[in-house]
Amino acid sequence: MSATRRRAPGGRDESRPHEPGTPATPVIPEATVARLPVYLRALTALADAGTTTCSSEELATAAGVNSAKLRKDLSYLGSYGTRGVGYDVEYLRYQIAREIGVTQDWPVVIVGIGNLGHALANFSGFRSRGFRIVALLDAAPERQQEEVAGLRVRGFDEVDALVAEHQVAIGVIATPAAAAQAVCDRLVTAGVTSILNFAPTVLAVPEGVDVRKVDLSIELQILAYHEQRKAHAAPIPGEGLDRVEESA
Amino acid sequence: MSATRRRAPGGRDESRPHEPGTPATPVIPEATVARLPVYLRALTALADAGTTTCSSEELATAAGVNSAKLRKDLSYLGSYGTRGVGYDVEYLRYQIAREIGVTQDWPVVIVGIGNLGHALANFSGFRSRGFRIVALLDAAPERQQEEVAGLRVRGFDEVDALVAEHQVAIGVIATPAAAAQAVCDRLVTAGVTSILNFAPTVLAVPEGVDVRKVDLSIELQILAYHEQRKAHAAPIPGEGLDRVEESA
DNA sequence: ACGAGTTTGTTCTCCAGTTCACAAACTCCT
DNA sequence: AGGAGTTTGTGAACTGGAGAACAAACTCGT
Repeated sequence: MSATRRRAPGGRDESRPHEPGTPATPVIPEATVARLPVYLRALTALADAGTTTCSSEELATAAGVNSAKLRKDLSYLGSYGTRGVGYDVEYLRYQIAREIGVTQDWPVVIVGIGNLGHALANFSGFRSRGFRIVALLDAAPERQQEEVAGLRVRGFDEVDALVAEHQVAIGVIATPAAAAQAVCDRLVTAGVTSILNFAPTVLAVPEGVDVRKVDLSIELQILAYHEQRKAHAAPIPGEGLDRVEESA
Repeated sequence: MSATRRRAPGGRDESRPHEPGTPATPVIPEATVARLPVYLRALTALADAGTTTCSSEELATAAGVNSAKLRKDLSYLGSYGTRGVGYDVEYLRYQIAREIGVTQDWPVVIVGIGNLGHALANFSGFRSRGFRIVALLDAAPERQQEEVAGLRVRGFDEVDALVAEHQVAIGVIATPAAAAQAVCDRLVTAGVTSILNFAPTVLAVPEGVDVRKVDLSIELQILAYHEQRKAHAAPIPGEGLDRVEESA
């Protein structure tokens, strides 16, 4: 299976192991996909710091993972490193970006311009990664007067026209839980096929639509569980301010 | 492929390596812990709707999981159901809440009162689940004049006093990435042992401190990857190398 | 009281993901 | 050129979790 294709030594973009019309589907594991953005960020940081080459060990440390896992993850994309040397930061950065799809422009709509919607609209991390917010939608008429992050808030009934006009594939739901499913249904009908859901509810979507949820209170509850655990297992009932780091 | 080698018959002892000195360690799998808050919310919704009893099938549907998985998850907590009947909604809700720890009061500090910090401070889902925001901290002096969600924003240098005073174990970081590690270090020094990180950076913490991260742009990037995939596998075998996303 | 029907709790099997370990491949030094 | 030193890429074992299947335990009707 391993197509031992040789690359010209030192050639950055000389021979592309990835043909432009690749018919094969590399089938990258889901867990790896979730880590690729982390690697991408670490590589960008390294590039900004002037680093041109890095080993899997360095990059793994920067990304907070184990180096073996990093290498295995990268191996799903192809052989972009050089044995005995490491990875070319810029080259690898581009390859990961291309694989994830952030070299393209992704128009995004945000629905629900409350506190969270405001924060999301103003979040700079979206635009810098290829996500362009093309519309902010809210059902409340009083919000539609506002201008947020340089965009006028529009009525939710404009969703079909806006999604069609900008070819929006990704929608962000930041509404109250009660409205989320209805909003989701409308988005899907309008043509959105990927949804990032901040509302604390489980969304039902048809086949072919991806949903990812970000749930703030769930994250805190998971922390609380472990915190409670620590408290129970704490041998020192006093004010243990000093913590011991010991190898298990 | 060839069948993976099964366990040597009789070779390994099947006795649990369970220490007899730790009687109260139910060792709940991490994946289960992450789902318990979802079950809790589903149960609360059922209770609000007046339901007093539910089957694993009903609850699983409400939580968006498979019923076998739900039952297995609940079995780690104990036998709180009745065969042939189902689960008492209120009783199970309490048991899960107790297991997670949300029956207690968890004081929380939020550091970084920008757009996101504002939204988090105003998020009602925290207080309703036992998380009490006791302080909002920000390094910028101009923000310290503000009052957000009924709390005056305080300077970050008050962190030690506030954490000690309210016995804060959980901290939320909503600062820019550049400040996150320094803030994290200060929080840990002050006594915080669980951190929810919204800053787009990898935090290094000593042993015994838990970190969970919520990364908005990573979530979008994961969606973009799958979206790109869908586009490539599009039913229309045209020449469109750019994103052609019409499912008319 | 007893059998039929229902639903939980648990066991078993399977799969994805992680980690280990090492050959292959590259650079550098002599 | 050749050997020593590095570092990648990957086969293989190992771990944890998911799902199917089923016995145990309960209710209800007769």
